[in-house]
Amino acid sequence: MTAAAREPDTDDVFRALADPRRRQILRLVAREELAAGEIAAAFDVTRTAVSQHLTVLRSADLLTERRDGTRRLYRANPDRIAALRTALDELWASSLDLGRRLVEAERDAGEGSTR
Amino acid sequence: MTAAAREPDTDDVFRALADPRRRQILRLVAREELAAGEIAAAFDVTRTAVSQHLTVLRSADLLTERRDGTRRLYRANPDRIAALRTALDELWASSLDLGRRLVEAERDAGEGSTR
DNA sequence: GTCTAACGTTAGCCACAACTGGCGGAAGAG
DNA sequence: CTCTTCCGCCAGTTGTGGCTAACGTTAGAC
Repeated sequence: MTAAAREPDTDDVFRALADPRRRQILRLVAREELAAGEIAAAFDVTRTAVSQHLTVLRSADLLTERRDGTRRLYRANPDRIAALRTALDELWASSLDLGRRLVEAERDAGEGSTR
Repeated sequence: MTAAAREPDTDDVFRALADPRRRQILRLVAREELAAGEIAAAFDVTRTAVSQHLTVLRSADLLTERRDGTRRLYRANPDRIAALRTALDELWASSLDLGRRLVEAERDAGEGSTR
């Protein structure tokens, strides 16, 4: 059975961050709001491509959008990064305390794990 | 060929973690070594597919491989996760701790922002 | 009203990533 | 030696993500 733990939130964030361009965009708007056009100007791909990246980032809730006339200002949402760090810890949840894990490794003889 | 001519950079790690299946694999071997076959048994894809996932994870240095006869035992490499957290911090370098960032946001008028 | 600027959206193309199936090599059992 | 198990590698197919180009929409200037 592959019901698999559903984690759309985490998955979206991971996938969004998997692209180098998107990470760069995120860096651009980490500290200041930038308009879509300004962001696009930082790359040599078309404005459309950047717009799609922005959509992906926004879907993952990594960006906040603010409209100012015809312009749309974007800014990174740090809360999401914090959430991602939590997700990383959860990924490692089975052995959160690393020190203990290493000790366990030394004497990995006894294990009562169910799978 | 020089040993380890390939140093897994941030991109590799992000891309490797972008796939839900790979994350699940990582969780499986977080605390105990598992053979490739055992890992494959946990999914309903073919053994080959899992083997390829393992290769990707190993390329990102997220796994360590140990051979025992015909079997190959895999285990997660926690150091890489730690490195990833560092990368996240760098991504967020301009506003590392949330508390301070929020305060900053409150008074972001102090910045050169003209709005 | 018209015109322009700044965006997002859609359709289609192309490259890559994930999958399946078949093959071959290495280690242990007989 | 043969036979089996365990596993990675290769070839081929399918699905998906990122790209461009053309179009639609909104807001402001005239």
